[in-house]
Amino acid sequence: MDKQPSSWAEQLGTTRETLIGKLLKGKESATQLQNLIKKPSSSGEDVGSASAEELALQISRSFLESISILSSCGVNEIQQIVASDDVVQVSSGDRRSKASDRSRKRLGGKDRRGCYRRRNVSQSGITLSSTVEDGRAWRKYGQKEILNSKFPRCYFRCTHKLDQGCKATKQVQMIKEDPLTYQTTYFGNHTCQENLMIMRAPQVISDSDPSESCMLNFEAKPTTKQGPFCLNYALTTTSTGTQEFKNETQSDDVSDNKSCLDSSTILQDPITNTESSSGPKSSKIDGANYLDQEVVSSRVHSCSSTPLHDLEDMESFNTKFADLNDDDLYFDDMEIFRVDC
DNA sequence: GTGATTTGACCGGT
DNA sequence: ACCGGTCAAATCAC
Repeated sequence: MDKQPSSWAEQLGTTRETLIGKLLKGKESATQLQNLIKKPSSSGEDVGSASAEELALQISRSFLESISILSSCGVNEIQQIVASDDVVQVSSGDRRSKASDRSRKRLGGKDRRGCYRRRNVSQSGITLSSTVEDGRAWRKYGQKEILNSKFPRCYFRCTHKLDQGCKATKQVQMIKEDPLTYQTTYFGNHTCQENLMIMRAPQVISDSDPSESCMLNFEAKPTTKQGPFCLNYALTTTSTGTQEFKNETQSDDVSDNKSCLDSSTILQDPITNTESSSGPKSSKIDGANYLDQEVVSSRVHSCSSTPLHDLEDMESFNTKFADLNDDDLYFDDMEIFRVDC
């Protein structure tokens, strides 16, 4: 009657290793391709080296297989895989059993262990808007008066939390009545079909093949203007309103950024605040002064938000990918969008 | 009848 | 102990 059999934890570890292996293989192929691009003429020396097309295919395969592995796992399993340290905690006894026993008694036998986890605000996105609507399917599950806030905070989760295990949640709080201003804080990303479709539809980045169902398209098509590689980190445009971003380099105190309220033009981008050299060039629409974008925060968001046009970008991506260690492999708050080449 | 919202209670982190 | 996040029964809307 022990919690989880050790084989379960072992299996997760194996899956994780497989996943990392696939990604590393893709990274290796990318490096090879990079070298090939650097020295396109040195074709004679390639002992068993692949063509650019083959390498690109290998990279593509690596990503697809990784995605496949993640897709075949339940949401909880993915969490365990990407944060395997937790596996130890899960299987190493229950230090909260006293409190839980107490709660079970109160709740007539229902076990709510682990029902509550304090949010990591640094892994969230914050938007300011005149409306609570963002086009996604949300279900309200709570409302609460917040200390030192005039208005209550509303809690929303994805409508498809139950049927598809989508973990996206958001908190909406009115912070100004005139003009009506809501601050929406997003946690996690949608993994449900409906919201992924909605999110994909209005994105700035053009979508050359809507029938493609894969979120990440790493196809190499050297004939295009953008070059063979382009990896976009998502900045999906929805409606109007001001926008502010947060990332882990900023203060966790949301109120720190309230000065944005008085300006309709401030756009703060986590990418430009980090190592990115190119900035969100593609995020402006038709000269609009302000944007309301879905914020996607990621442990790897320092990658360029614009297409990887050249070798420097590719190199940057490569380096960052190489720098990832086990602790950096976070997918929960990461979103990979289509690549159009 | 079904799904969404409201709201008080509960829980864990600080 | 306090506070914010979540749960779930009751209620509402269609």
